Amino acid sequence: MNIQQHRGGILLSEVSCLNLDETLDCGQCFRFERQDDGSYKGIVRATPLHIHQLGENTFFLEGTTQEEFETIWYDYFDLSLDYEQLKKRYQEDETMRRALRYAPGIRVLRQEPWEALCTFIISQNNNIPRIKGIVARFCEAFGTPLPGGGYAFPTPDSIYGKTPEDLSVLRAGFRAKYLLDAANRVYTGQLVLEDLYTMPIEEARRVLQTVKGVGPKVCDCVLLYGLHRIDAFPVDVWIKRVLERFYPQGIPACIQGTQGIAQQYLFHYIRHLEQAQRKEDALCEVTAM
DNA sequence: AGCCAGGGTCTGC
DNA sequence: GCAGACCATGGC
Repeated sequence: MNIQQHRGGILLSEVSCLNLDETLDCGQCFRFERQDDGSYKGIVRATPLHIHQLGENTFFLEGTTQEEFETIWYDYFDLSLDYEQLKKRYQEDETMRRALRYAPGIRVLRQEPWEALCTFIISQNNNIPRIKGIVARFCEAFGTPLPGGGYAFPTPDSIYGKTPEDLSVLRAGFRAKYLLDAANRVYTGQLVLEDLYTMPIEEARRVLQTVKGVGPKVCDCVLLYGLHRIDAFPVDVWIKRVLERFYPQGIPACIQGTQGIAQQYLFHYIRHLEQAQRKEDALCEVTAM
Protein backbone atom coordinates (compact mmCIF):
# COMPACT_ATOMS: atom_id res chain seq x y z
CA MET A 1 0.00 0.00 0.00
CA ASN A 2 1.08 3.53 -0.81
CA ILE A 3 0.03 6.63 1.14
CA GLN A 4 0.47 10.20 -0.01
CA GLN A 5 -1.02 13.57 0.83
CA HIS A 6 -2.71 15.05 -2.16
CA ARG A 7 -4.93 18.10 -2.67
CA GLY A 8 -6.28 18.31 0.86
CA GLY A 9 -6.73 14.62 1.39
CA ILE A 10 -5.05 11.25 1.40
CA LEU A 11 -4.43 9.28 -1.76
CA LEU A 12 -4.10 5.54 -1.26
CA SER A 13 -2.77 3.30 -3.98
CA GLU A 14 -1.96 -0.39 -4.22
CA VAL A 15 -4.65 -1.24 -1.66
CA SER A 16 -5.53 -4.91 -1.91
CA CYS A 17 -8.98 -6.32 -1.48
CA LEU A 18 -11.18 -3.31 -0.86
CA ASN A 19 -14.35 -2.40 -2.69
CA LEU A 20 -16.47 0.33 -1.16
CA ASP A 21 -19.82 -0.99 -2.34
CA GLU A 22 -19.04 -4.49 -1.14
CA THR A 23 -17.55 -3.40 2.19
CA LEU A 24 -19.67 -0.42 3.25
CA ASP A 25 -22.99 -1.64 1.93
CA CYS A 26 -22.98 -5.29 2.96
CA GLY A 27 -24.85 -5.07 6.25
CA GLN A 28 -21.93 -4.88 8.67
CA CYS A 29 -22.12 -1.11 9.25
CA PHE A 30 -25.10 1.21 9.12
CA ARG A 31 -23.72 4.75 9.07
CA PHE A 32 -22.15 5.06 5.63
CA GLU A 33 -24.19 6.59 2.85
CA ARG A 34 -23.51 6.15 -0.81
CA GLN A 35 -23.37 9.45 -2.70
CA ASP A 36 -24.63 9.95 -6.24
CA ASP A 37 -21.07 9.83 -7.60
CA GLY A 38 -20.45 6.44 -5.93
CA SER A 39 -18.35 7.82 -3.09
CA TYR A 40 -19.30 7.20 0.55
CA LYS A 41 -19.74 9.50 3.51
CA GLY A 42 -19.71 8.33 7.08
CA ILE A 43 -18.70 9.23 10.61
CA VAL A 44 -16.51 7.11 12.88
CA ARG A 45 -15.16 8.11 16.28
CA ALA A 46 -16.71 11.56 15.80
CA THR A 47 -14.63 11.99 12.65
CA PRO A 48 -16.22 12.43 9.21
CA LEU A 49 -14.95 10.53 6.17
CA HIS A 50 -15.64 11.12 2.49
CA ILE A 51 -14.00 8.31 0.58
CA HIS A 52 -13.83 7.86 -3.19
CA GLN A 53 -12.81 4.71 -5.00
CA LEU A 54 -10.83 5.86 -8.04
CA GLY A 55 -9.81 2.43 -9.31
CA GLU A 56 -9.70 -1.14 -8.16
CA ASN A 57 -6.81 -0.45 -5.77
CA THR A 58 -6.90 3.34 -5.51
CA PHE A 59 -8.79 5.54 -3.08
CA PHE A 60 -9.06 9.21 -2.18
CA LEU A 61 -9.97 10.22 1.37
CA GLU A 62 -11.25 13.76 0.83
CA GLY A 63 -10.39 16.16 3.63
CA THR A 64 -8.60 13.52 5.70
CA THR A 65 -5.30 14.37 7.37
CA GLN A 66 -2.33 12.04 7.62
CA GLU A 67 -2.86 11.81 11.37
CA GLU A 68 -6.54 10.88 11.00
CA PHE A 69 -5.63 8.24 8.49
CA GLU A 70 -3.02 6.71 10.76
CA THR A 71 -5.09 6.82 13.96
CA ILE A 72 -8.54 5.98 12.58
CA TRP A 73 -8.95 4.87 8.97
CA TYR A 74 -5.99 2.51 8.63
CA ASP A 75 -7.40 0.60 11.55
CA TYR A 76 -11.08 0.95 10.60
CA PHE A 77 -10.60 -0.57 7.16
CA ASP A 78 -8.54 -3.40 8.65
CA LEU A 79 -5.60 -2.55 6.40
CA SER A 80 -3.08 -4.37 8.60
CA LEU A 81 -4.64 -7.75 7.83
CA ASP A 82 -3.46 -9.69 4.77
CA TYR A 83 -6.71 -10.58 2.99
CA GLU A 84 -4.90 -12.01 -0.04
CA GLN A 85 -3.38 -14.70 2.12
CA LEU A 86 -6.70 -15.42 3.83
CA LYS A 87 -8.53 -15.69 0.50
CA LYS A 88 -5.88 -18.06 -0.80
CA ARG A 89 -6.76 -20.43 2.04
CA TYR A 90 -10.48 -20.07 1.38
CA GLN A 91 -9.99 -21.24 -2.23
CA GLU A 92 -9.99 -24.80 -0.93
CA ASP A 93 -13.79 -24.67 -0.61
CA GLU A 94 -16.10 -24.55 -3.62
CA THR A 95 -18.72 -22.26 -2.08
CA MET A 96 -16.08 -19.88 -0.80
CA ARG A 97 -14.51 -19.77 -4.26
CA ARG A 98 -17.86 -18.69 -5.69
CA ALA A 99 -18.46 -16.12 -2.93
CA LEU A 100 -14.97 -14.67 -3.43
CA ARG A 101 -15.39 -14.48 -7.18
CA TYR A 102 -18.70 -12.68 -6.80
CA ALA A 103 -17.47 -10.05 -4.32
CA PRO A 104 -13.69 -10.10 -3.85
CA GLY A 105 -13.48 -6.70 -2.14
CA ILE A 106 -15.11 -7.26 1.23
CA ARG A 107 -13.21 -6.35 4.37
CA VAL A 108 -14.48 -6.75 7.92
CA LEU A 109 -14.44 -3.26 9.41
CA ARG A 110 -13.09 -2.58 12.88
CA GLN A 111 -16.03 -0.66 14.31
CA GLU A 112 -16.32 0.73 17.80
CA PRO A 113 -17.57 -1.80 20.38
CA TRP A 114 -20.32 0.40 21.79
CA GLU A 115 -21.64 1.38 18.37
CA ALA A 116 -21.62 -2.25 17.24
CA LEU A 117 -23.51 -3.26 20.39
CA CYS A 118 -26.21 -0.64 19.78
CA THR A 119 -26.59 -1.12 16.05
CA PHE A 120 -26.83 -4.89 16.28
CA ILE A 121 -29.32 -4.69 19.13
CA ILE A 122 -31.35 -2.55 16.72
CA SER A 123 -30.79 -5.13 13.97
CA GLN A 124 -32.79 -7.88 15.63
CA ASN A 125 -35.83 -9.03 13.67
CA ASN A 126 -35.34 -6.03 11.40
CA ASN A 127 -34.20 -5.25 7.87
CA ILE A 128 -31.15 -3.28 6.79
CA PRO A 129 -32.85 -0.12 5.41
CA ARG A 130 -34.90 0.27 8.57
CA ILE A 131 -31.88 -0.41 10.80
CA LYS A 132 -30.11 2.47 9.05
CA GLY A 133 -33.10 4.74 9.64
CA ILE A 134 -33.29 3.98 13.35
CA VAL A 135 -29.53 4.42 13.74
CA ALA A 136 -29.68 7.78 11.92
CA ARG A 137 -32.49 9.02 14.19
CA PHE A 138 -30.56 7.75 17.22
CA CYS A 139 -27.54 9.87 16.24
CA GLU A 140 -29.63 12.94 15.44
CA ALA A 141 -31.55 12.74 18.69
CA PHE A 142 -28.73 11.89 21.09
CA GLY A 143 -25.37 12.35 19.34
CA THR A 144 -23.19 15.45 19.48
CA PRO A 145 -23.53 17.62 16.36
CA LEU A 146 -20.25 17.97 14.48
CA PRO A 147 -18.86 21.20 12.98
CA GLY A 148 -19.06 20.06 9.35
CA GLY A 149 -22.55 18.60 9.76
CA GLY A 150 -23.68 15.20 10.90
CA TYR A 151 -23.59 13.72 14.37
CA ALA A 152 -21.24 11.64 16.46
CA PHE A 153 -22.62 8.29 17.57
CA PRO A 154 -24.35 8.77 20.95
CA THR A 155 -22.30 7.78 24.00
CA PRO A 156 -23.74 5.58 26.77
CA ASP A 157 -24.17 8.55 29.12
CA SER A 158 -26.26 10.38 26.52
CA ILE A 159 -29.15 7.96 27.07
CA TYR A 160 -28.31 6.78 30.57
CA GLY A 161 -31.31 7.09 32.87
CA LYS A 162 -33.74 7.76 30.04
CA THR A 163 -37.00 5.92 29.53
CA PRO A 164 -38.31 3.99 26.52
CA GLU A 165 -40.70 6.92 25.93
CA ASP A 166 -37.68 9.23 25.65
CA LEU A 167 -36.46 7.00 22.82
CA SER A 168 -39.82 6.87 21.04
CA VAL A 169 -38.55 9.26 18.33
CA LEU A 170 -36.33 6.41 17.12
CA ARG A 171 -39.37 4.24 16.30
CA ALA A 172 -37.20 1.32 17.40
CA GLY A 173 -40.15 -0.51 18.94
CA PHE A 174 -39.36 -3.13 21.56
CA ARG A 175 -35.61 -2.59 21.02
CA ALA A 176 -35.58 0.75 22.88
CA LYS A 177 -35.54 -0.91 26.29
CA TYR A 178 -32.62 -3.07 25.20
CA LEU A 179 -30.57 -0.01 24.21
CA LEU A 180 -31.28 1.47 27.62
CA ASP A 181 -30.12 -1.68 29.40
CA ALA A 182 -26.91 -1.70 27.34
CA ALA A 183 -26.25 1.97 28.17
CA ASN A 184 -26.98 1.33 31.81
CA ARG A 185 -24.51 -1.54 32.04
CA VAL A 186 -21.72 0.23 30.18
CA TYR A 187 -22.21 3.54 32.00
CA THR A 188 -22.11 1.94 35.44
CA GLY A 189 -19.10 -0.17 34.54
CA GLN A 190 -20.91 -3.50 34.94
CA LEU A 191 -19.93 -4.17 31.34
CA VAL A 192 -16.47 -3.11 30.14
CA LEU A 193 -16.52 -3.68 26.40
CA GLU A 194 -12.75 -3.30 26.01
CA ASP A 195 -12.27 -6.38 28.23
CA LEU A 196 -13.85 -8.44 25.46
CA TYR A 197 -10.85 -7.93 23.16
CA THR A 198 -8.76 -10.48 25.03
CA MET A 199 -11.29 -12.57 26.94
CA PRO A 200 -11.68 -16.21 25.86
CA ILE A 201 -14.50 -16.13 23.33
CA GLU A 202 -16.89 -18.37 25.26
CA GLU A 203 -16.55 -16.13 28.31
CA ALA A 204 -16.96 -13.01 26.18
CA ARG A 205 -20.19 -14.48 24.78
CA ARG A 206 -21.51 -15.22 28.25
CA VAL A 207 -20.74 -11.69 29.44
CA LEU A 208 -22.29 -9.99 26.40
CA GLN A 209 -25.46 -12.05 26.63
CA THR A 210 -26.18 -10.66 30.10
CA VAL A 211 -27.36 -7.53 28.26
CA LYS A 212 -31.10 -7.57 27.57
CA GLY A 213 -31.82 -8.12 23.91
CA VAL A 214 -28.43 -9.68 23.25
CA GLY A 215 -28.65 -13.34 22.32
CA PRO A 216 -26.26 -15.61 20.39
CA LYS A 217 -26.52 -13.81 17.05
CA VAL A 218 -26.29 -10.18 18.18
CA CYS A 219 -23.52 -11.24 20.55
CA ASP A 220 -21.38 -12.69 17.76
CA CYS A 221 -21.99 -9.60 15.61
CA VAL A 222 -20.68 -7.38 18.40
CA LEU A 223 -17.63 -9.61 18.82
CA LEU A 224 -16.91 -9.74 15.10
CA TYR A 225 -17.68 -6.20 13.97
CA GLY A 226 -17.03 -4.31 17.20
CA LEU A 227 -14.06 -6.21 18.60
CA HIS A 228 -12.67 -7.87 15.49
CA ARG A 229 -12.98 -11.31 17.03
CA ILE A 230 -12.75 -13.04 13.65
CA ASP A 231 -13.43 -16.42 15.23
CA ALA A 232 -16.98 -15.27 15.98
CA PHE A 233 -19.59 -16.52 13.50
CA PRO A 234 -22.96 -14.74 13.56
CA VAL A 235 -25.76 -16.97 12.30
CA ASP A 236 -28.83 -15.12 11.03
CA VAL A 237 -31.57 -16.37 8.70
CA TRP A 238 -29.30 -15.95 5.66
CA ILE A 239 -26.34 -17.81 7.14
CA LYS A 240 -28.77 -20.54 8.22
CA ARG A 241 -29.64 -20.94 4.54
CA VAL A 242 -25.92 -21.14 3.70
CA LEU A 243 -25.38 -23.84 6.32
CA GLU A 244 -28.37 -25.89 5.18
CA ARG A 245 -27.66 -25.55 1.50
CA PHE A 246 -23.87 -25.71 1.25
CA TYR A 247 -22.53 -27.02 4.55
CA PRO A 248 -24.88 -29.69 5.94
CA GLN A 249 -21.82 -31.47 7.40
CA GLY A 250 -20.48 -28.31 9.04
CA ILE A 251 -18.28 -25.40 8.00
CA PRO A 252 -15.15 -26.24 5.98
CA ALA A 253 -11.76 -26.59 7.65
CA CYS A 254 -10.19 -23.79 5.58
CA ILE A 255 -12.31 -21.12 7.27
CA GLN A 256 -11.82 -22.42 10.81
CA GLY A 257 -10.25 -19.78 13.01
CA THR A 258 -11.18 -16.92 10.68
CA GLN A 259 -14.80 -17.94 10.10
CA GLY A 260 -16.02 -14.43 10.94
CA ILE A 261 -14.44 -13.00 7.82
CA ALA A 262 -15.64 -15.93 5.71
CA GLN A 263 -19.11 -15.35 7.14
CA GLN A 264 -19.23 -11.86 5.66
CA TYR A 265 -18.44 -13.22 2.20
CA LEU A 266 -21.02 -15.98 2.57
CA PHE A 267 -23.68 -13.54 3.82
CA HIS A 268 -23.17 -11.24 0.85
CA TYR A 269 -23.10 -14.18 -1.56
CA ILE A 270 -26.34 -15.85 -0.43
CA ARG A 271 -28.17 -12.53 -0.31
CA HIS A 272 -27.26 -11.91 -3.94
CA LEU A 273 -27.34 -15.52 -5.07
CA GLU A 274 -29.36 -14.89 -8.19
CA GLN A 275 -27.11 -12.07 -9.34
CA ALA A 276 -24.08 -14.12 -8.40
CA GLN A 277 -25.27 -17.04 -10.52
CA ARG A 278 -26.01 -14.77 -13.46
CA LYS A 279 -22.48 -13.38 -13.14
CA GLU A 280 -21.10 -16.93 -13.03
CA ASP A 281 -22.96 -17.87 -16.19
CA ALA A 282 -21.72 -14.77 -17.98
CA LEU A 283 -18.14 -15.57 -17.01
CA CYS A 284 -18.55 -19.17 -18.21
CA GLU A 285 -19.74 -18.04 -21.61
CA VAL A 286 -16.76 -15.75 -22.01
CA THR A 287 -14.25 -18.45 -21.10
CA ALA A 288 -15.99 -20.99 -23.36
CA MET A 289 -15.53 -18.75 -26.39
C1' DA B 1 -53.77 -8.88 4.24
C1' DG B 2 -50.09 -11.38 5.45
C1' DC B 3 -45.24 -12.23 5.40
C1' DC B 4 -40.62 -11.05 6.27
C1' DA B 5 -36.66 -8.65 8.19
C1' DG B 6 -28.57 -9.71 10.14
C1' DG B 7 -33.64 -12.31 17.03
C1' DG B 8 -34.65 -12.42 21.81
C1' DT B 9 -37.61 -13.03 25.90
C1' DC B 10 -40.76 -15.34 28.43
C1' DT B 11 -43.69 -19.06 29.53
C1' DG B 12 -44.99 -23.76 29.75
C1' DC B 13 -43.84 -28.47 29.22
C1' DG C 1 -33.48 -28.28 26.81
C1' DC C 2 -37.06 -26.99 23.47
C1' DA C 3 -41.38 -25.27 21.16
C1' DG C 4 -44.49 -21.44 20.60
C1' DA C 5 -46.54 -16.89 21.46
C1' DC C 6 -45.27 -12.38 21.49
C1' DC C 7 -42.75 -8.35 20.64
C1' DA C 8 -42.88 -2.74 17.14
C1' DT C 9 -42.23 -1.17 12.73
C1' DG C 10 -42.28 -0.70 7.78
C1' DG C 11 -41.78 -2.47 2.94
C1' DC C 12 -43.55 -5.44 -0.33
